[in-house]
Amino acid sequence: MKIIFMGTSDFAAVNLKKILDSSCREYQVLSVFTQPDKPKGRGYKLEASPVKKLALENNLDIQQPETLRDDKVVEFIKNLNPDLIVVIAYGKILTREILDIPSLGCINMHGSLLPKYRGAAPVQWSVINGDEYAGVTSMYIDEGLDTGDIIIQDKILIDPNETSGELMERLASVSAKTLIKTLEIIKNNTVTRKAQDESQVSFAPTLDKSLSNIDFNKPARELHNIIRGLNPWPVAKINYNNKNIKIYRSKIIDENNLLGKPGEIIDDKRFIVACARGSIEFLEIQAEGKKRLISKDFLVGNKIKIGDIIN
RNA sequence: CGCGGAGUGGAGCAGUUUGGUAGCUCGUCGGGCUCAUAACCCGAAGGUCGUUGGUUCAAAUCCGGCCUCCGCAA
Repeated sequence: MKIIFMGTSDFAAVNLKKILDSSCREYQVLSVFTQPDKPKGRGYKLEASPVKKLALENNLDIQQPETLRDDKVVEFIKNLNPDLIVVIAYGKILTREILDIPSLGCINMHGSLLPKYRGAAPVQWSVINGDEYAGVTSMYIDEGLDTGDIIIQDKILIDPNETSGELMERLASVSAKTLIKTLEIIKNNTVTRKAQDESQVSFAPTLDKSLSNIDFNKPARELHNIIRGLNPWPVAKINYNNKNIKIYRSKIIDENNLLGKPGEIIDDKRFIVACARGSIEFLEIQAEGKKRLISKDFLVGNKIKIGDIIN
């Protein structure tokens, strides 16, 4: 089976690696499409996507078009004569014209149990919302946003203290297995497809930094979920003594009682803050220009005062 | 050349403006107190102050190069 792989993120790279490692030699990756290198980080250095790095290591053909709405790109894909296009966290929309090229269609791996959490950040939102379960879905791509017919879904339990990054990592390997299963049944022509139940649809839009500021007028449980959901990006933060402090990890100390005004520091040996309901301890934090520290170390050299109100 | 912060005993920080051989909190080790403790008391070890040149009688502290780490912005 001749495959074109389109993807960008680490999540996508894990899936591509699984195809390459697959003992089944029938999966031949003709070409890998990934986002163009973009200036990133301090100094704006160009950085290749995880998928590109993996493709380079494996001497695969790499394509990085700015847009897919380009006759040359369409021609290029047609000439490869693929059986299947696999799209995972690629970041570009496939046009009808491209969707029609591969004989076996175009499939996508999505990090949620569709139709729940259509969109770019399904994993993060399942953590932020404190869901019990997460999952992956393999589906046929149609012209809508994550609206295609479902092929396979696999479900896992979310740990109550797990971060988005950790869950993402676990789901990536689940996804890789599901992807292989999906390829198998496509190859064997035993696919069943199920339309999504439109009455159950929900959306998981891209996260942005406006979500970062912690609002202590929320219960401890909710804040805890936001903190782990925003890790590793954009990361929850507070402002204390005019400095931004990122909060990477937290622990719920009390879930129900009112222990102070929302945002009030109620312990200075451990970094514990009162919420609208309950209180929360910050376990792993990072001040501007400083390293990421467990709060115990942070408190040795940076004093906090009981009674101070954060934000 | 996107903007900015930081590198000081194992950890986190102060000291750098006003140069004169290093300090705080914690950890570690030894001892003591206690039914007991993330408690308390006594004592000890541990640093060529990122690196490299320079200025000076003298530099963690002033000046230049380099390395590393981080925040913002993308």
